[in-house]
Amino acid sequence: MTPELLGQAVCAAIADVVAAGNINVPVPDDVVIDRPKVREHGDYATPVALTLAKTAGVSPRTIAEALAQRLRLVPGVIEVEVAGPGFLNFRLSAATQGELAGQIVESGSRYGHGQSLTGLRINVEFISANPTGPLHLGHTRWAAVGDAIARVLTAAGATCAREFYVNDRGVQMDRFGASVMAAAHGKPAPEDGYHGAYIVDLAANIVAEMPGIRDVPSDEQLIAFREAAYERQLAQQQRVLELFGTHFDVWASERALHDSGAVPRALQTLREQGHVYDLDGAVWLRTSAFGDDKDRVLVKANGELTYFASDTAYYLDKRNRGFDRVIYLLGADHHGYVNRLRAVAACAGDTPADSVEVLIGQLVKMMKSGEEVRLSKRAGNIITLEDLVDEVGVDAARYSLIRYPVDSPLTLDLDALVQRTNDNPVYYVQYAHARICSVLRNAEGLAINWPGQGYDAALLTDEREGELLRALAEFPAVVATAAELREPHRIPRYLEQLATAYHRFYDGCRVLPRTDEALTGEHIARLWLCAATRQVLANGLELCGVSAPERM
RNA sequence: GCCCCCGUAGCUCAGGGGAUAGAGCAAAGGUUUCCUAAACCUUGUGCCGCAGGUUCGAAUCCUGCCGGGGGCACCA
Repeated sequence: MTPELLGQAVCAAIADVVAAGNINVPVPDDVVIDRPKVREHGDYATPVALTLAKTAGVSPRTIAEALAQRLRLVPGVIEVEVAGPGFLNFRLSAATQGELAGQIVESGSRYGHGQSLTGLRINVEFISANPTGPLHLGHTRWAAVGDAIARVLTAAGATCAREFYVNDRGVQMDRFGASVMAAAHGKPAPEDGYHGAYIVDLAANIVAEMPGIRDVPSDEQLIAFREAAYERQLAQQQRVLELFGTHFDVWASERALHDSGAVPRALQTLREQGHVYDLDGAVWLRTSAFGDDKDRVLVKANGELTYFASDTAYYLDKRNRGFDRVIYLLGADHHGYVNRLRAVAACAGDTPADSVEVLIGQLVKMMKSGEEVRLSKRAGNIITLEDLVDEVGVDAARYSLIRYPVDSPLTLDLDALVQRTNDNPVYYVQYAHARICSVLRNAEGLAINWPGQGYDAALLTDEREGELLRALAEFPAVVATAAELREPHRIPRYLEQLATAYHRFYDGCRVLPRTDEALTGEHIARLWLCAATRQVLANGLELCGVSAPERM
């Protein structure tokens, strides 16, 4: 029995009590089922009686007693206790808790996946860096977290697209081109240009591949350098992200948005909605009518389209492509955009609360040897995604970026991330997985065909087996909550608890028969438990985009 | 000035209204004749920033203040 099923049993009991006329309350669809911290409070507990007491006008303990009487009859429930002010504490039989291990092994990689977001089409946009340089640490946080969010949403049943918006149009691109061109001629970058060492490398690479480029007239040459540099820089970002395990379904180009006429079409749509007006020669969107501080300019007085105009067109483009909900993941330095993005949706006739979501991520710092790392090998004064991966590897980088809620600033301690100790959670979790794989390999070596033998869950009576089973049972709820709240950090946190439960089990419960021992049903049951745990660790790591090694 | 985020053990941080607030690190000690010791066990630590409020119940929700970080554009 899982906590979900127990919750249903509690609801059914409430319905019974109400039907019997003992109390009069609306019957809830689901109830809170806790795993008590204190062992004396049972395997599971619920405070429903306390919540119901007020509307029922009956004391919590009276309600709890009435419920307990019925719940004691539920198969698998061996004890129901009314405790404290009116908590219901449950104890379940080993057999009923243990069924789960078999179900997990059967479900395989699907275990933990649910239907809570089925039918929802979600667009997750993240990173969206200018193609004018390497991806830095802030981008890297989103590369890990954004991808994990998409994975978790998908696991909850949503249809989810990962999207990267390429700002390949505008002044920054020209400055970028000018900087590379200057470097190609051995000159320093312009004052407002780009400076890192990568600019010089890029210039050298372009000159090598396009020998005549420095001879064309300077205005054409500027464009040629800009385009060549753009192409290479974008390819570099794409390559690095693939290496990092973050795959984008769509690379949306700002230029393409303009070239396709989507921007003027968007302006037209917004005009039809009645929120566009002209003032001082510029064209404005009345975002202030929907919570923005001030109205925003779409077309400048000189006729140029603003970046904001592209943004609005891009939003409409996503909606036209059939997404119910668009999620933006932005750095804290962009939090001022939240209201205007919501206002854009409102101006377009949507309900922002339903169609737009903006997640704001705080900044990331790296520490090494007790000092903040500020200099990059590649990019001068910014730290890049590749710098981090060079230092700690993809798994440790992704895991540690996902492990913390995004709304708190994050400091990565590189010294800890390369350690192979408990101080480094990614190894702790991966080690649990590898350890199980080793046990399963040994079982095979001993020719123990556990999947072919009857699995008797009732044999899993050790306290540590119960704890492990209850940890396994939590996984689907953890995934659903992570998806609902867009909080993927819940996955690693959970995996660490699960790994602890496994290590304790392993420490106290011998899985394989010793050399002089005969194979028993207990060994078989424990192998099923190991296999189930391995599956959940693997499924959880998969949601993080972190590998589940079979050996370490 | 206005807006967003944070404030929990010596350090780094979890804790989406429930019982006695938790992990890791750091400190000290212990566990392996056979499944991976990258593990496990034991020992100590708290005005949950402050003050009010809502609630049967608040670290959690609301308001105000204090402290720290970030942001305000016909820039991109």
